[in-house]
Amino acid sequence: MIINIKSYFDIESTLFSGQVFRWRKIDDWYYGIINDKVVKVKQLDNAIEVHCDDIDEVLLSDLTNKYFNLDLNINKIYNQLSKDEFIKNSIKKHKGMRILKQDPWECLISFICSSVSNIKRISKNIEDLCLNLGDNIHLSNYYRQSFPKPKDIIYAGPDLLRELKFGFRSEYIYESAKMIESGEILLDKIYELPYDESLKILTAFPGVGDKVANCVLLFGFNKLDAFPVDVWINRAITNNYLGGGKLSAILIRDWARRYFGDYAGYANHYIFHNIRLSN
DNA sequence: GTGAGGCCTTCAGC
DNA sequence: AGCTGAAGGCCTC
Repeated sequence: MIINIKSYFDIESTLFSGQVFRWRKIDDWYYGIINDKVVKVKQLDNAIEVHCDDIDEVLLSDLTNKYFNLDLNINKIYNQLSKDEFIKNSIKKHKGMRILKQDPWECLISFICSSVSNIKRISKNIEDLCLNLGDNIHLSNYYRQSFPKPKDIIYAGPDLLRELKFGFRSEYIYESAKMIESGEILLDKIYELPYDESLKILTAFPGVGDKVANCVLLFGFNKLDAFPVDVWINRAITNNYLGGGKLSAILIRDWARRYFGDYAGYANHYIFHNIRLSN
């Protein structure tokens, strides 16, 4: 089915900018999993074409609209963020790149994996996890696996994660799964909570510090004022805005959230994607 | 309160 | 070929 899009949308940068790790491109089609269903998506002019075996067009349209946040008027965000030449240039190069609304649980595990890692390795880790513990799902003859549930990871145990080369992140993932399965932390509650309280809850998970928590808030909970500060963002913000000195990540985060405002997370991701491509 | 060191694994660079 | 250091942080002392 065809879904029309009113404002800018660029599927390539949206799916391959390091916010999500399971999409694969084959010819003009992007294959991925949304809500445990295999879908394929193709970019058209002012529209996308989407296929999925399992659900009717109304559901597929809802699913896709929500995941890609297609109802969002991204021009409004660009206008609010265009405060200086640096950010304007960052946006210009990848206009249409959108922040997804991913499943928070998958997002949490993905970004626990991201610590001292890189996109290639994160993608392999996550895919191996799904191959071993997920359910088989498919779109005609294209087969993938769903993302495992917390109980699947608990059943497998940290040793399997070590075998799958998650390294020191293995215990973090296992313990986090237990905290969710036991009900000690309810992820869904975070949707309703303000930034500071959300952050406090997420950083209670082992392996989740300020940077990872901000990624989960931004990419999983669509809290668009979240601002993850990794080494690259740290360098970019200090050099371009704060005189190039050595500053703590928290200070940079707080400064950027004030400066960029409600859509600081969008600014963050455009800046990050630009740095990554230029290195 | 702030800072260094260690942690799994991979991969590029010598 | 085999070594060394760095890679989207976090935790501990």
